[in-house]
Amino acid sequence: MELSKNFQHKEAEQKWYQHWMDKGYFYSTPDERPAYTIVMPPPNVTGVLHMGHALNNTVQDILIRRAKMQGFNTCWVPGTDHASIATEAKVVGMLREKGIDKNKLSREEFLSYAWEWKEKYGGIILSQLKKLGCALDWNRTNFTMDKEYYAAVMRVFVELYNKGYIYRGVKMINWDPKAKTALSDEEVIHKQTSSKLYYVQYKLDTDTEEYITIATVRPETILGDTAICVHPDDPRYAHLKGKYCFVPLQNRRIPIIFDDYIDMEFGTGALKVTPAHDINDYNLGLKYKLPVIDTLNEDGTMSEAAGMYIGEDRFAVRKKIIEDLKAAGNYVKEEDYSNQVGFSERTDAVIEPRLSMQWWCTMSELSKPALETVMAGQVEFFPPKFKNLYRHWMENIKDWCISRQLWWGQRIPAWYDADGDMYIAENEAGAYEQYNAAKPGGKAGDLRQEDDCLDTWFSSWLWPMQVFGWNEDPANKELAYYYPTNTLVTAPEIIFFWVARMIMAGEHFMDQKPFDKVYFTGIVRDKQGRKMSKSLGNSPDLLDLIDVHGADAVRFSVIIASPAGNDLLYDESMLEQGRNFCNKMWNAMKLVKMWESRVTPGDDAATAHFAIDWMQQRVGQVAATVEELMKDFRLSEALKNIYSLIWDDFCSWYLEWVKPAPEQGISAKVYEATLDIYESLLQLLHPFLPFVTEEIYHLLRGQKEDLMNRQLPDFPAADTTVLDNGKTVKDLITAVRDARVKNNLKPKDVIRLAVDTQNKGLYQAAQLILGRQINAEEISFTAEAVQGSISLVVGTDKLYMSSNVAVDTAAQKEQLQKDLDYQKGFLLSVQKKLGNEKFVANAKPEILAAEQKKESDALAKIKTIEESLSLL
RNA sequence: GGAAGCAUAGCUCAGCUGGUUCAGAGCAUCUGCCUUACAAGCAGAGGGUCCGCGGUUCGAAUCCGUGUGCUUCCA
Repeated sequence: MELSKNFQHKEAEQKWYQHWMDKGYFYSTPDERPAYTIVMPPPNVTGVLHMGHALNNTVQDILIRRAKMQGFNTCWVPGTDHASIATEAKVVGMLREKGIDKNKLSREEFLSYAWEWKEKYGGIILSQLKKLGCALDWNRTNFTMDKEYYAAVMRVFVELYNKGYIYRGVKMINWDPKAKTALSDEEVIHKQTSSKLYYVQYKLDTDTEEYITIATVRPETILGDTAICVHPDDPRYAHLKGKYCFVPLQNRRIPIIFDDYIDMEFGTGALKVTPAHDINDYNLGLKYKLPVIDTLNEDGTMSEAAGMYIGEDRFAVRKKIIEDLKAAGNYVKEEDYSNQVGFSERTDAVIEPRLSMQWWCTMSELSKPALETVMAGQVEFFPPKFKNLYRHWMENIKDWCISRQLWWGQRIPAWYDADGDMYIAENEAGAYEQYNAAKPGGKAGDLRQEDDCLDTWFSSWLWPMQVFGWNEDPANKELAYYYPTNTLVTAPEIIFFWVARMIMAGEHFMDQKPFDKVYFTGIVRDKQGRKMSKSLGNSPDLLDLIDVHGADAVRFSVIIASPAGNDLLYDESMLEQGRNFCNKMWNAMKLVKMWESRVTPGDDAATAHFAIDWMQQRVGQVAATVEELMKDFRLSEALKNIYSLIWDDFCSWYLEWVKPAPEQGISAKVYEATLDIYESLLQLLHPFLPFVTEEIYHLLRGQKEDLMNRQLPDFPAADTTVLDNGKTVKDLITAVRDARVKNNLKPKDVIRLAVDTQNKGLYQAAQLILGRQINAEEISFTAEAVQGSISLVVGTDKLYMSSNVAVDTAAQKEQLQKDLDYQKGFLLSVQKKLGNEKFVANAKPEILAAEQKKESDALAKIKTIEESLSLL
């Protein structure tokens, strides 16, 4: 078969993913093996694959594939989240394009459009994950609005309500006037904004023409003012105790109140109090029993209660009212002012603090066991620094606003009768049961269901339990087998939204944590350090990247750049490195395949054993390192180790060492050993780069079994002698090559090497290797200097290199002198250390021994170099 | 205003519990090679007061304090 010049990723990706699917490798059912389970953080059903997903899911895939090779029954559950606000916004947008106004639709009509949209476009991201190679159990795909899932959310709501955790209450909430819904604090992004600070004077209710001046950035809220507040210790306003003033333009009479909440330094030291539109003012209002005038409609226009500018947008009114205040003589001045303004994460609209009736969930009880679980280390965080963050949040937790003024989502299961009495039940029938019991004689149609939906996180916090059918049967076999899941891989930005709440739900409803470990990946940033996000549009198109460079290259690039828990600046050069790596392995495979027809029976190449022994040891050594690194989720380092094992040790050294001379045969023993080694390398790498490894694995020796399923062997403990010998030979080769370059010897110029060494055995064992790697026609032993040669010192061995090219003694002398100076300096520092009594007394024995060895090595080396020098 | 993190080669970053596997990787740079697997490659090389200052220690890139600069989170 003709092998292509390079690895052809497209065909391989297509072929192997389909093959793995056909073989059912991704599917899991409980059996006698231990389970290794991951539930995927469900992406937004409207989502498309971006860098963050690529990183997150590659990490999970690596964990899953590796666990599978270690004998676990692996189960990775995919799914999507209904993402109420984002999805509803998408559907509204789609309807608008069709010329349909959402407000003219009934709830049912709207929902049928939404479902239609979801079936058509939703979950594109899941198919994109297949392109990445993700070993997901597609039979278990979940959606947070599935029928069973919906029922689970209802049950949880009712249960928490009955326990008294859920209540209704008017509170100041973050209002998104564009989406017309409440947002949680976490969904509000505060940005530094340049605003204006307007100074406005209010006429006092006195006989004289006297004013009090306030400063505000939101002059349109003046219409909702119900007091002016000053500091009790402020001498400027002491005379105003018990006085009143008039709201400009409206001449509404409001009191002047005194509270030490006021910052005397800010503005004029006098604060206008608008309880309906500012949280602090709201609290003042409660304290002084001020009336509340809500001047805003839900779409951000002025309300009837404002009395003026009714129906006009708040920002238009801000400009207008300033003009009117000027005309009325209340305007004093304005200044530039920089402040934090909240924006909606979803719609980017300016958030208005607004009083509103919402549904709340009390967190104080739920959070206790969830905090304890993490603090006690039953749920482990990687990196551990997030533990502090978690504790801080959990100890200061506020109630959770769980209602959203949307249609897309789980509708709150509360029904009201004509008297306004409320019935909470998992479904309508249950509500009627309660209603009929309370008020006999009622009839169908009497009850009206709550319009609001539940926050999406109120469904996704059940994810790890509900994907295994918790609600249908909490004692079911699958839940028992897969739960608690092993590892959650997610982004630190949703530690509160999601991670904390899942732990709460797990502890509360199952009395069991949802996962053992949480690995927080870094945030993917662009070259300028900005977070990659859809709204910035600075994430490259993943499907394009995969198409052009290959899924393996993409996986390589995100992992290699992503040390445990640190952010990564994404750089496309990483992509090239990954692609080149695939080609390197492809070419190594081609080289080995070329030997196939030249295999001769038996085992004649004794020197090749030097290479084989060394390489086998290296594989075992790296396998052990990788195992350690994986335990701490140090994936980038694990990959780096494997990368350099394959590229440097295997391709650059090992293959050159066992490579038969042109036209020569290779013994069956060496050939088979090489294939075995290559296969174990592919296996180590497979979880990281599944496609290229599976492809090469099959081509190498026509394997029928699949690499994905191959079990990792136990590697024997490393033999340090073998490893040291290999390193010495590598050092020798490098030193001679360096000397060749420095002496202007072309690669083709043949040399003769004479060696003065105590370690002849090593040279004999590696003789053929050495000879070929440094292009020496002869390697001999000598006890004295060889005249007219280039001498160099490696370790304590003296090498004399002769060739037909004239030798530059001056350059050589310089080189040796440089070495000598370095060694002498080094010796001095070591001796200083050893001469220090405190060091000798305090240092650990192995450190001391190491220093002593350094000393003797350095002494021997200096002697050798001096001898060589004296001969020049 | 409160809290956390970061500062190491020209660039992007590794360096876990203090001691030649401690100054390292990739990219970039320089030199020489189209050597029959790979020029998307091979063989070599250069390059860093480990942000400043102080402390702990026999010993600090590593631990502590402090200053500076940057980033993020919370209010």
